[in-house]
Amino acid sequence: MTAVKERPSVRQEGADIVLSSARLVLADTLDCGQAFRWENRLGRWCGVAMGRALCVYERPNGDIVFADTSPEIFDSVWRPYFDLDRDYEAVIEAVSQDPVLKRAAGFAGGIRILRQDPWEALCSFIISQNNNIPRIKGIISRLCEGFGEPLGGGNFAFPSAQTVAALTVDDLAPLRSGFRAKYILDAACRVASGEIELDALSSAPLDSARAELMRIKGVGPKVADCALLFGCGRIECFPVDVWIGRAMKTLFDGSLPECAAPFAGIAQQYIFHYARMTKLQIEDL
DNA sequence: TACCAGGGCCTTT
DNA sequence: AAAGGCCATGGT
Repeated sequence: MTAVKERPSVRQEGADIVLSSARLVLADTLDCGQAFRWENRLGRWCGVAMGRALCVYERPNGDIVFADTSPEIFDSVWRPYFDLDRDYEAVIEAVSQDPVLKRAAGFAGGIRILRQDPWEALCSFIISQNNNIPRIKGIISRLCEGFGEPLGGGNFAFPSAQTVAALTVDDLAPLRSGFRAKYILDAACRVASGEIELDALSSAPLDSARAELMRIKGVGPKVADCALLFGCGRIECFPVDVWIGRAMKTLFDGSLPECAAPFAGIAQQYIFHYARMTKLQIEDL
């Protein structure tokens, strides 16, 4: 018996938008360390992105419900944010030429790379350095509640670079971000002044985009690659942290298979998720 | 080159 | 309950 692979479809149901047959697993996508403002509340994922609040959830049949939104907002905000126009079936087919990546995709194939706001991604991954996820979420939450525009319902937008650039290290003290506060301000000043144009980094040569970001104090190769991958749509970026480094060494003897090169960032998420799920086996090797 | 800087979460003791 | 490990980057 062969399953018929249906094409993704979108329809309106009352105030909701419903997505069927898409390769998207919300838990894996929203809680895998690429975004820090999504929270599972009674089975619904609620968060703020691109200046909008959203609750989204999966039905038992796999349909994904974007609650209380319009077709216009879905198309202009959530379709690009969830990277819904990219053919992940084709990505998985391509990376599956490598047997290990094929296995990883089997574990993690519901992950999509979120196309986040570039400033939010940059700022978030500066905060993420030398840090753990619960605390990253806390710092970002305090940043938004303290300085972001209220959106109603207790939700706050991520504060703009201009807003943050006007602050001081003392203003940021309540965030308890430690030594990262000065890095946040340096990034905000360079972005707000136009010295660094984040929008241009989605199409600039990769090396110069990375170099541009690394002019910011507190932005090294890892943070720069995260900002490019998650904020600028550069899916060829492959951020390497300690965990990915270890997994790469164990699984691939250090270098990513060539079939994954055009989608290295997506492959990275598959590998990370796979390594997480099979942690014990990897440590035993 | 090696180490420390904020800090809090996590695992181990 | 307490102690120690961990982390990405810049600075000494």
